[in-house]
Amino acid sequence: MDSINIKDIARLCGVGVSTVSRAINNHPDINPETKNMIMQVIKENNYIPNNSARNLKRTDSRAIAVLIKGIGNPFFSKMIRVFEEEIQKKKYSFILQRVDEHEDEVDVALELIKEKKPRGIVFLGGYFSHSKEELEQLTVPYVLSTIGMTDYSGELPDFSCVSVDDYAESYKMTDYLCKLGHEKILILTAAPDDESIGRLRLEGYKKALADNGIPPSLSLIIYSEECEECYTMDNGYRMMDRVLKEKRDFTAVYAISDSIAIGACKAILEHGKRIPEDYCVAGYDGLDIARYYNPSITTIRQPVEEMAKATIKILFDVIKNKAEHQKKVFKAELVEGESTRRVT
Amino acid sequence: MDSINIKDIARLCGVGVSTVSRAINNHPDINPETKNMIMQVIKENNYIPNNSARNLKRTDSRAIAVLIKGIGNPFFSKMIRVFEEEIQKKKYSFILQRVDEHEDEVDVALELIKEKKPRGIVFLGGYFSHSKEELEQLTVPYVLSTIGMTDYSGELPDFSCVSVDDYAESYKMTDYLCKLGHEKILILTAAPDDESIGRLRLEGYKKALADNGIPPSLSLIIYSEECEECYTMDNGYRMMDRVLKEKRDFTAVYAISDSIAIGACKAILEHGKRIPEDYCVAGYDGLDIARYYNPSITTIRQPVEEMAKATIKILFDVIKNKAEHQKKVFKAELVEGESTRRVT
DNA sequence: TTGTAGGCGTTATCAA
DNA sequence: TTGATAACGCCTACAA
Repeated sequence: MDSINIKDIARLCGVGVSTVSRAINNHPDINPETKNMIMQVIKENNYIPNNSARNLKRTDSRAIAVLIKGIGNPFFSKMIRVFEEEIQKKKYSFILQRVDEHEDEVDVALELIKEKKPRGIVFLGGYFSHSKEELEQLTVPYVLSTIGMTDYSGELPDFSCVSVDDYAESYKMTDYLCKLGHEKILILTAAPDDESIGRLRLEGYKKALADNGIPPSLSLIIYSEECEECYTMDNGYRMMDRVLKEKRDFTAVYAISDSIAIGACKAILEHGKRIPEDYCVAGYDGLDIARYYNPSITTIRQPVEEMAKATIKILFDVIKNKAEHQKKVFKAELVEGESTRRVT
Repeated sequence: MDSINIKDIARLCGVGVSTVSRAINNHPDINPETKNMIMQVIKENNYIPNNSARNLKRTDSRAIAVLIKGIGNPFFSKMIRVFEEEIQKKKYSFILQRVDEHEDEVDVALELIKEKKPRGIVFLGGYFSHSKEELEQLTVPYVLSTIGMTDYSGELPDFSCVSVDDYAESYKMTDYLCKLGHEKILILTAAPDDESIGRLRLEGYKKALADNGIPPSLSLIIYSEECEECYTMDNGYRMMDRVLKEKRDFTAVYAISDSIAIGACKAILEHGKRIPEDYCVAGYDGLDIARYYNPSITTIRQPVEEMAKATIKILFDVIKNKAEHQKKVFKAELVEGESTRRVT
């Protein structure tokens, strides 16, 4: 890299490097004229400061890092937008870091902390179950946002989280279907070994059935065969198609994500059945597509925007020592679509 | 940051820092026993090398950077997955960098080059119209992947690109609708000042109409009112709703993206009309949802996976001096869905 | 208001 | 196979 650096600029301007540095970083104690002159030269020479060198030296980064596992999840798209807005409002910069499905998010965070020295971290997506010891290495305040996690109720590590109560909301949806008169409710859920939201939503479903006096039926619990891509339309289609070929008996389908629900709808329709007349379908998440699908899908709408805002607010409160870490649970809304109806 | 560094490790191991460095970086000339011992100590002390320092010093990064404008575009999700796979196969690491809608992707690239020294860059999304001068600063080989761009045919800068011919494919779809007997084809397109794929697809539409002897009608060209989020379902819904309230005369709707098409479908259905009996609808992109929607949407399926693979292949060919830069244009496939039909 | 010099944590060079 | 040391490009005391 024979590229231009701060020293070159200093030489070109006939000033010291620190003066150039001051110009770049909007330091107060610098002569405006000098500054303008320097900025001019910088522009003319297309000088770009090296971030690695800056990060290396700096202690103060004024940045928030968002680590996201499962980019491409449409549910996160909106959150990211809000994160960016809110973070910009605070005059912080926004570092978005993708975490691979097989990667350990805490490892990634640890690396990032050293590299970029963010003031705070948001974990989005994935499942959070790390040893207290591992978590203690996270020297930067962090918030878990809409993320499944193990129960740290024993001695809880020091972090915040923002989420909905997947168990309760899933209960709500199942209960809603029961109250509509459904007694044979099929659930399309994650893989059997899922320990995250998949399990929570399944448990909520079971409890609601029990409370409505409906005996559980193993043949109505459809587990995903794969772990990786289990919340997709493709997977929903495959699961539903399989079920329909087996001619099981049910009147409603509850899919633990809207994407799964849509795949399921298509399978039902392709089998020549109608929704909601032959089968009712319900989803979970409240994606835009749930509203735009035909029929629109009854779903649990998570208050994405408020959750994202709360995430950032809490994080900044902690950063600025305005408040302690907190666990915030949002209420989701059951949105009735055209995909469900009362049965006798 | 009173965190542990390479010197501490060296001291703890009773070796020099360079030996530790060799251990970390899998250098060949190091005693395996020494190496094991060092790695052991590193693990025990949770030592994580500082990437900023590494990047600062290193010349050889073995990384490919993908710059993406419009993360959250479902069309890109698949591409990213393929990029990651292909890049990993080559034992390179994968840097995903988001570019804000208002940011200049070349500026971001320039900064990234200094910071991380990637061996190659992929630009994904957005619109590419930069001065030759600006482009020349890009000292790293790059590929434009599915990205709209100005015509550099004069003196073309030295880069590759991979895309479909938006003009031709749009022509194909419009021509298809014409051949089905449609003469009044409404197009839902981008904002009037769009210079990117929006314009190309519109031009393809116009040409196809002309070639089919259909006089152009301004009242059938519906421009998006906003630029930002114009390829969304929301926008499609709004545009179509507006049109339907105005009771214009048409038999088919061609939306320049599947998302717009879906929003449009919903609006049509909510107005009590049927698809394809009352209005036919066609989209563009070939998203999964086009297949899963009800009715499934006739669309132009871009060969996402092949395009992504080609992008990486070309990039590596250039990096390894195996080949010159090239412009590769893929053929897209018109997928017939249930949303269109022949009219008399 | 400005310049000089030292150090951030690492890798590369060179000598041992 | 190792170790000392000089960069990498920048920021920040401290001195001027």
